[in-house]
Amino acid sequence: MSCESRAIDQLRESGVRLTPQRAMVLEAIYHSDGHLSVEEVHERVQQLSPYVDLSTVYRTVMFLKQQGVIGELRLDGQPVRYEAVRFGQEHHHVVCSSCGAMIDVASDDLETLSELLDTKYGFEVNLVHLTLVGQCPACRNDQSR
Amino acid sequence: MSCESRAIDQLRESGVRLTPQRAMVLEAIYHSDGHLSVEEVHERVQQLSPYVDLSTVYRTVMFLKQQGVIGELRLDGQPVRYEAVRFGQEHHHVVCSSCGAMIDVASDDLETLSELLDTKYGFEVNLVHLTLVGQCPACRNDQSR
DNA sequence: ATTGCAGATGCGAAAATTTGCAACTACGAC
DNA sequence: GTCGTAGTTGCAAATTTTCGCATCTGCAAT
Repeated sequence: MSCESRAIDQLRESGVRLTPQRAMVLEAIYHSDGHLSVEEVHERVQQLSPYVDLSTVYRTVMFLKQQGVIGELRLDGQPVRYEAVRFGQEHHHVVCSSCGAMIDVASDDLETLSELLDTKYGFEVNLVHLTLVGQCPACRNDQSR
Repeated sequence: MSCESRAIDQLRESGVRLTPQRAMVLEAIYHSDGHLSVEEVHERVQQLSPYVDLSTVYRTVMFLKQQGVIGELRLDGQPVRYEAVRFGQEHHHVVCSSCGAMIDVASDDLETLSELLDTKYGFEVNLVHLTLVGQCPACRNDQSR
């Protein structure tokens, strides 16, 4: 069983079409450890099937993101990147605006916020794969010198 | 005194250059009530000064966003939009993924999260103008029918 | 007021992303 | 299995966004 099989099940249950292209994009992203740009996803998918178009990759990552099985990482001055949203390892990112260091934040840490938005505004918020910007401990020290 | 004067002060204090182009982009965004796309900002700026280039507007909104005086609103299927971050009215957005309804969430509501990220990870996070996706009360009801 | 220069701008060109559309296909109904 | 169709895809073209670079300018120092 491949590591993206759970995501595939999730798509099946949502009643959306599971095309070979979608499966390949999913595979490329789930079998990568880091964050892939669209271009990198395209390269990897083309190794599996050479005629998959770049525009299909664009449409597919958008689709998979909306389905919640991949996450988008959008940092100023860098290409947009995508990563797997693995079951049980859902997380967010915090990036240091000074040095670029990035840490993962467990989804549970945003549970309080989620509850607040529910009780106060009635919104059921999908807190999936946020990217927050801030300053890491080291850069905070540097700055205060 | 114009409504963006406080933002201008903030830029001065940061020691960054205050060019006419930056002031005009700031003015266009602060004098608009809603959210403007880059194209719309460009149109308004050109009415003040016809030779301001579109690429300058792109660079300027990126800059002003990083300075924290304007906020970016990025919704799937819509052009990126920018709005003023007015002192004392800092807020975030929650958008309903079903009907598109959007509400503002006061910055204070994220105070707890901010403290958690500080104590747990040591990050001083800049919680400015986030956009969260979820479901509004009405659509939650519709769905459960 | 003048000077020096790091950083900003305008312009053209390149790169990234989206879109229109005819052909194709996953998948539910039979 | 076959059929029908709504939803996808590949391709080409349009559009949006970024970038390189020569020139220009805000502003701190004098």
